[in-house]
Amino acid sequence: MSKIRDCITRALVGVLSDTFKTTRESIEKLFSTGRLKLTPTPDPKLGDYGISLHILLKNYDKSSWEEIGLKLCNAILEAAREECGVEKAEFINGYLNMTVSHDRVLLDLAKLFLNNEISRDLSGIGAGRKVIVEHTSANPVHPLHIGSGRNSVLGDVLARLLKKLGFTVDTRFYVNDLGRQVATLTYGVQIAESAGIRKPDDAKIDHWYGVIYAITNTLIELDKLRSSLNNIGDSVLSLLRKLLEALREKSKQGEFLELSLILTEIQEKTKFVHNSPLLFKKLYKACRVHAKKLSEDPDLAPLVNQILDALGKYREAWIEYKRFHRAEMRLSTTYPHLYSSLKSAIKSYVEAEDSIKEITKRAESGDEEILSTIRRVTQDILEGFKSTLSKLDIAFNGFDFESSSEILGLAREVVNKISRTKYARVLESGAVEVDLNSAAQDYSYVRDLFYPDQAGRFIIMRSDGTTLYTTRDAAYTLYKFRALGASEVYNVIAVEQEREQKQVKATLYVLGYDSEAEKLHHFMYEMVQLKGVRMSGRRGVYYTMDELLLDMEECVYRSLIRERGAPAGPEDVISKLAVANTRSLLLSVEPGKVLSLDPSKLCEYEQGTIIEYAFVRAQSILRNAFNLEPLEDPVGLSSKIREILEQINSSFERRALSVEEKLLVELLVDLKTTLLEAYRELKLNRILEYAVKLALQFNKFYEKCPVIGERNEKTKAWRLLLVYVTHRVLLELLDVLGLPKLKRI
RNA sequence: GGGCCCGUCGCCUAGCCAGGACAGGGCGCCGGCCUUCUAAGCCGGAGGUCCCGGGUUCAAAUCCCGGCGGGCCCGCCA
Repeated sequence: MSKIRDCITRALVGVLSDTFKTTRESIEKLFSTGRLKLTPTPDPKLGDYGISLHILLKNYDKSSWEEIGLKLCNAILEAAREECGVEKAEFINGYLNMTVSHDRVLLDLAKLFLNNEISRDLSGIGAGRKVIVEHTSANPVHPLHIGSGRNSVLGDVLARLLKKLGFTVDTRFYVNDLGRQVATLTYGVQIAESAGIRKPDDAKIDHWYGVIYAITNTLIELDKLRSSLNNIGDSVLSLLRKLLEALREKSKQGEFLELSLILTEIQEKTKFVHNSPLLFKKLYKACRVHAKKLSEDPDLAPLVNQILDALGKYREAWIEYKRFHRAEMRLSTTYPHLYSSLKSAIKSYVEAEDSIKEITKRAESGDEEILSTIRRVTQDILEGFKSTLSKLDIAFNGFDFESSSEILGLAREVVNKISRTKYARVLESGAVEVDLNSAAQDYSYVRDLFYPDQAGRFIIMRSDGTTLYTTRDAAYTLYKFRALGASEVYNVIAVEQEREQKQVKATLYVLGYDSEAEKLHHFMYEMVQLKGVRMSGRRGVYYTMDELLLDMEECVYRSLIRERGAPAGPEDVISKLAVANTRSLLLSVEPGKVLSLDPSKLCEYEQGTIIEYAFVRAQSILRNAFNLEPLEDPVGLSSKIREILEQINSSFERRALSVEEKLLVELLVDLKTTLLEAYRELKLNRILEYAVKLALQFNKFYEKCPVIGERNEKTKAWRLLLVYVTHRVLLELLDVLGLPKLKRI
């Protein structure tokens, strides 16, 4: 690609400036601004590359276009035939189309792979610089679900890509063991354990803790919601009384007769056995119906608005309550013992939250007893994470704990340092707030970071002296640069945390760590949406990666039976294809866009299989041709290819490639740009798309162009070369995408 | 209330930043092709107001403005 395209572009600059009698500089400018661009043609019949010249031609009369075109064709052939391999040029409707000799391109590519120049070239970009990729970092309170899975796969592929580009990559998992979520789980675990509840032997550990967390949280939330429904209800009733009085006083009952009747009825009914949500619904309707007329009265209007406002809140809380209630039903039925012991221990949300706060506080102050419980639970869950991720071939260089003395020490340092700046102030409660708005006035970096939004303020230390996630995150970032020696850091974190990540950067910048702030990259990705399911870790509603992998295996198994009649083939093929499809699924959409998945159509995600299948096919051709195992004997393979190259070189014969062969060569050449673009724009889905495209094109080639059975020895040699390069490119892609390298299916 | 992102065949998605030739793929659907490198494949077909309306331009899915619809963020949560 780029080599040929660059070459032709360079030639075009000269040709165009001569023909249109302008300076080279002005043509170059048109190219650099993208006004002129050499692109692949939409149809191979038109040639390989084309360029729209309308921008230059619009000053000329249409009748002279043909003449100009002819001149251009001759000129470009002369300028680029030898140099760039342009063998044909045509002028059509203002487009200059060129056909390139692909045989030379293919020869070049084969040589590059044989001498490993491709890898050397790619690895020059990182040149050994150390980068940290932090990913997954899921709260250790429930198993990894499909959302965390997207994070894991994106992070893993980014790490693999960076490695391929020559960076020294350190992958880290940040363990949020000091947050409220872990404290809540710990609280639940303490209750369950003191009640003698044990994990069922066959339950996977992270899933078990996920249940404890969900039940604990659900019980607390339900009590909290009950109390807030009560409070809102009370205030609604007192507002209702006031409204009735007001109506009576103003003797406007006549005017609002119907409303008064309904209001009175509602008020009376509250004295009997009644259904609050239903009554309030009625009240809401009545107020809405008369809202317009009521709003005309300056005394009644504010009252009605308050009622409507309160009822809106009531409704919201009620919906939330129903959600948690449904979760409670499900959880209590499935885990009756665990549920009842937690239920009897969690008497009020106030008490529970106090206990949870206490756990956080003790943990942060280094209380060994509570820390050992937290560490035990966290470690267990992390083991669960590791076993899930290892199935997907994802591993970490290290785990960093929030509760570690290094990070807590740095967190204190951050608080102390920022407190000495003029951007921090101590609130009445004792909490410390950072005012980034005023920092934005002094630093354009901070202003630009949040632009066009306000930078805002945030709390960096609670009134009880404990730190917040953002504080510890800033500390962790310093840890990454200082202790881990990173020169660049990528945080693979969901978009929801965009603001928090900016706050971290701004904080570091204000503290004088400007280069660290600039070298901290937030690799944002959007959520995974399951069709028809509202996922919530807090309610224990999620599609876990463990389940997804199992479902995917079933899909693969079924299609094996469908296509072959029997699940033949090597043993681990099913699980490996499931892994390939799962990774592809999570990678298939641009990271910044929502990935919506219909679980009932899971089996339709087969991009992984498509790639694997092409890879296996390429191998089988090479295996049959050279009588060796391509993956096990790369040296033997190279020497065979070298023989073919010598054979081709000695005959000096040019070869016209078929359409299938040409299109395949075109794609093969794109490896480097694809990887670079994916890296530059952090659009990792491009790599997958490229791999799928390549696999599909290889299938077409495979169908049309026999290799082993080809009688003509020269044709066979060229095709073997093409298969070899395809095999090598696919190998690189599987590496970066983290897909298994299957030998046979 | 303020800010950000997204809207492309029945479904999913690429292209948009750097505007160009009939808007690419995949899934699903319909019709063909297995004695030849394993057909999880290949060939052909149907299917589109590129959310809507203006503007800029020789040229708009792409750029600008205004709507509509969906998601996310604005916690002493993480």
